[in-house]
Amino acid sequence: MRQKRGGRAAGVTMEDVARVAGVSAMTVSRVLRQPTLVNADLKARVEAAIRETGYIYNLVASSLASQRSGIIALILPTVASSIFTDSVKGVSDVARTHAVQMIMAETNYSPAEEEKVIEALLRRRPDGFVIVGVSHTRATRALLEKSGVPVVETWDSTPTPIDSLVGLSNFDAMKAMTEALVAQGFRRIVFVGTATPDRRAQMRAKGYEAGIAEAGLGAPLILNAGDLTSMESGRIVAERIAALRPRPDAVLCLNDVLAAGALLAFQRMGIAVPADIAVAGFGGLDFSSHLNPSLSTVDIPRYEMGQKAAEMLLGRIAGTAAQGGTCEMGYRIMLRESTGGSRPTEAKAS
Amino acid sequence: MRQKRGGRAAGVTMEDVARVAGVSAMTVSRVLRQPTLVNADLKARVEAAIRETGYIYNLVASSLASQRSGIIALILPTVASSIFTDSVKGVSDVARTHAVQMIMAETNYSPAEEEKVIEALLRRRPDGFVIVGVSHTRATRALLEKSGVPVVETWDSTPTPIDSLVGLSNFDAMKAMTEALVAQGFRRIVFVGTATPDRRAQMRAKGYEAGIAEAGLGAPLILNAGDLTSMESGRIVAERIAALRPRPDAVLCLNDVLAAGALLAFQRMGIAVPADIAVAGFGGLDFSSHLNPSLSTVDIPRYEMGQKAAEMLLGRIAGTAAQGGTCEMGYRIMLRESTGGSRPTEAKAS
DNA sequence: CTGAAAGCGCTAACAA
DNA sequence: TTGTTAGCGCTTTCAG
Repeated sequence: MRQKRGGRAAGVTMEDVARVAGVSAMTVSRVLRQPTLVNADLKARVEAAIRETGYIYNLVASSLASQRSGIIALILPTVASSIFTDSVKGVSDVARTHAVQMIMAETNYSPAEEEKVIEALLRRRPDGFVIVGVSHTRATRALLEKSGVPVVETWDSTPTPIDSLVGLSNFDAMKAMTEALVAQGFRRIVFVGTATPDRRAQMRAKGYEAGIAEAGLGAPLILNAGDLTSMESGRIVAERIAALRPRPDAVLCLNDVLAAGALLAFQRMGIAVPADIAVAGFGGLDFSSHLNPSLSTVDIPRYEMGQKAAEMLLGRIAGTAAQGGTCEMGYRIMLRESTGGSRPTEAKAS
Repeated sequence: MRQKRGGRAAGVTMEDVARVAGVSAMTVSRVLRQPTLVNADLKARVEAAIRETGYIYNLVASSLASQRSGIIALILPTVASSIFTDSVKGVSDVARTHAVQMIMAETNYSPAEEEKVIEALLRRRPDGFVIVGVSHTRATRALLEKSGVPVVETWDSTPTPIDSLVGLSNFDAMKAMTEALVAQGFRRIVFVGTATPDRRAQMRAKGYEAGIAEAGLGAPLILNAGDLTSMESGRIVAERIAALRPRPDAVLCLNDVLAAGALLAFQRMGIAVPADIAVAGFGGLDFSSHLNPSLSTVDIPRYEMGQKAAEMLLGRIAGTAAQGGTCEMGYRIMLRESTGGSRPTEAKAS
């Protein structure tokens, strides 16, 4: 520890290590960052000095000097949702492999909040962004473009990404599930969304509508399950559905959490699933296959999507990938017991 | 944009803003950090200049100069577990309120990995750590102590925290649940843990053992549900339990995810819960009350624990809280249908 | 292969 | 209330 001007205390610095090892700070820096360029003897001495002094490399100083923070930012609607945890893990695993740190922030499904969050993160000078969603305010887009920081958008699709895209067609996926339900013989299919829908939710609802329209099943029926996704919201909407006359024969939910809440609520009300009413979800979450009856769902490669997005971003950062890169992820329709599939059926798409 | 030595490009700096506003960089800095100290006229000019130039404050440079990063680090066993998401949100919400950013890292339940992760994070010079768990390598402890960074440990209890503690007695909580099951009349209670238990898991198992011993129920029986916590692990262990003779009359699980997996698996096997076998979990996760039958569990104030930990940490960072602060969180035994409680019963503790 | 000089963009301390 | 000076601890560049 040293004392400098005004009594600021500081820890061991590279300079201190250099002094102990009898070399210059530059050599210490090289040992840490490009060890092959340094003579083996010196390297050993430096490493000993590092151990001896308990030196801890200062990435703040490094970031400032090198103009690279070694941080990638991940922007998502909410951290408290099981829907995104796997994607977070995908990003995080790739980041760790490349000795990059990930910093996360949530937007609460609000583009305005997203704008604030991105501006706040930009102050940390991240080397890149992974952003869930493709719907942003004009200002967000301008901010990102002006900053020149690579961006990978994901979990949605668009022909005009800010930079690069790891896409998922929520429309196609939900339409495919709707068609699968129609093929199973369901005719009065109700869709359950949320009161404050984001673009991904809207695209799913539209996919449902398109599926219904193409099947010539008359007017689509969409209910909202309250502000946020939770089993409780699913339960409440199930009660409303149970009261509908004539009663729908199938319930298609925006996601698995709502679907599970609805499924369990129907059972509790004495309404048999799928005999009285079928239920299907979206997301392919872990628990869906364990429920009784097992829940039909659209399986999304959540982990792989995070992984792919991070890899693409690192490529952009390294300069090995060009701007405009796009990669579309697929989905799988999993027909299980909750829609009357006697045995688990699978159909692959995209 | 400017060009300097060697052709490095850089963005708009505080200096640039100062020039446009006709003030010194220090004034710009003050407008941003202590606006009340600046004359209203100048402030307005500076703010206009910031907008005009599109200036984005550089927290990297700020951190280096001020020796405060404005980052708190959160260390947890895994990010992909529903058990911790609420605690993460608690920390994150408090952090945001105080204009601090949170950075997260996972240890995969390994103290050795924790050591690496903490060392890596220390390079970012976080202002403090929130760490899930109180079991660390000697080196980790030394590292943290030497660094002088405030630390709040949580989700476990110890008389000797590194710095401060937001405690939870896993032992007491699981013992209380065991006693509750005994009081309900169960006599052959099996405990389900995981193969790679951390200290929290061990303390829960010990709590179970103590409860069994005090009730004079003979030898405790502990099964391991595989490496990691998942519904699938719960399902598999349920099959083993179903084959035990004489069959246990209750299954107490390390957490709600295992318990849910077991409960659903029993049902699928045609074993009635709780008529044939009771099931209880730990954690008080959202879904537990929605299952049929609803799952008895030990409710833990997960969000509040994160919140409290973050608040305590910020107090330590600000210097308003003393080292050694401790706060013990309680738990609630929730007896629900899965253990035969006809209607939801609650008992409060700690 | 190694080192010296000159910053990176900001803030603490001091002066005016 | 505002400005000046001297760093924060590292890396880039360039010379040797």
